Amino acid sequence: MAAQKPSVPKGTRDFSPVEMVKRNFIFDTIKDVFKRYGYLPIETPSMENLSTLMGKYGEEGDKLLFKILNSGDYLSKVKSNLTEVESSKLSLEISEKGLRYDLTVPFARFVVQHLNDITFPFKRYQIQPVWRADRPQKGRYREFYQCDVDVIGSNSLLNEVELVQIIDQIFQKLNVNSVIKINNRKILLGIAETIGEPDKFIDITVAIDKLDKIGLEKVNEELLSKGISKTAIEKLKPIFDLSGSNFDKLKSLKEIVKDSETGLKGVEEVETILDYFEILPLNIELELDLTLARGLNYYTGAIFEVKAKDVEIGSVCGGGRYDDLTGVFGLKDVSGVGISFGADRIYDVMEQLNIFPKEIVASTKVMFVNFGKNEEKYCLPLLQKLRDNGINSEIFPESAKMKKQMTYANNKNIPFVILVGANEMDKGVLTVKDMISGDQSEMKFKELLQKLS
RNA sequence: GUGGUUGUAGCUCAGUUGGUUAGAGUGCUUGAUUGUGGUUCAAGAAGUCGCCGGUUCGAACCCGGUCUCCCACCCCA
Repeated sequence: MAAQKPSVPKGTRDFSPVEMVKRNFIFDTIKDVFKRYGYLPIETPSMENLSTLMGKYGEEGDKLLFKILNSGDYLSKVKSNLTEVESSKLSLEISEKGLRYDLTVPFARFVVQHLNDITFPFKRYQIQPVWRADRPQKGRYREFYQCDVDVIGSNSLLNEVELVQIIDQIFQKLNVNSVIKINNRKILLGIAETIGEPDKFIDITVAIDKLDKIGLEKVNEELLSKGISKTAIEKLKPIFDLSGSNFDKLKSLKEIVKDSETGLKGVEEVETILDYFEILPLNIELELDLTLARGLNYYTGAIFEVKAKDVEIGSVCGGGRYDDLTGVFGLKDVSGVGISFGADRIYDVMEQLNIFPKEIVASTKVMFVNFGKNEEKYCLPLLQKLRDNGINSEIFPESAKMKKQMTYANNKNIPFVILVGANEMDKGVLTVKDMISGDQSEMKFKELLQKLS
């Protein structure tokens, strides 16, 4: 049999031990902060029924769902004429499951399905991979991890405030220089109403979302092509010109959307949230950005996005409030708010800036060199004691050449190597070599324990 | 989904207008050094030139297709 070239599917990756240590550093940091704020973990299956997923992410999102072919003779149940049917229709007949696209929709499903076991407000976190049939590029993968925190069953803006604090904490701990952008869908809706194009709300948000990327002129072109009137576009202009502090912007906004009840409500919400941070100082900048829109169309209130400074990559965290995500699953009037950290992008940012703490890569603290069977037996109980004292340690599994054993320790960044041969066994001491300085000295086991703890 | 780009040793990359046996650095193995790694020196192993087909006496090189990587758009973490 011809050897087949090993490979993984497009947009997926293997992770080496070094990469995993770094990834886990991110996951652990995020998880710790989530827990600190009283969130508990859940997990949901990798695959969901297509009926759960379809239609939740807009037309674009539906196309990006990975669908799973039904088992067995899946073609036998197809009712359509195979030579005529469109592939989009056929896919629904031969596939009834799909890989999850995000963690928010499965969470909404979870809440409704387990209503009896849940007390509201329900605070959960969830760190799992999601899949999107997107074409890969910088910072974009087909399989990637999201780290979600959501509260469901509480309208209080205190939840939004808490999420901002969580973002602040996490990026501070990871030492990633970033800026939190906040906006509110109600403000955007209010603006659409004010300029007399409430039906074009989605087109307007999508277009102005691109403002900082393609510029005012191109945005206006796009708006025009979507059928938005010239006078409406003209009215939009002062909104983009807003400047000054967050509170300055809010003041001007109030004037602009004064005839829209929804718009005013949105302004008030943002104001309330920002007010809290007068007494709760943040490490990271929090900026009201009216061009922030977010594509996912289930958001209804506050929306958030975090961008890393110093690195050209999409957002590293995003989220917002959704008033009726559980509605489609039969639970009305339950509002939730949540955010999602993109662990893979955070990794890319940290890797590019080279800001992973050096010490996380060195996992093993101590290695015993293996000189043979007798020495092994002498070392194993000592090794056990080190481990009982919480010191990561190992013994080289065979009595290979010293050079090989030392190279192994060196490549694994093990800071201490212990040599116990006939000499040491006679004297009842250990030769401890510091791999960084190159110094070595004899000491008793007790002294070693002290040195390491 | 649209457009562009890339693929040669484990890794990073050379490879002339198509012409004998495809190279370098690094890593790996071995030795100099039988109880000492990270420096040095010497030797060695390692490649279906992404894959399939075509043109040619002859293809890593030219042509077609396909896969992959990366980039932009779309969209998003």
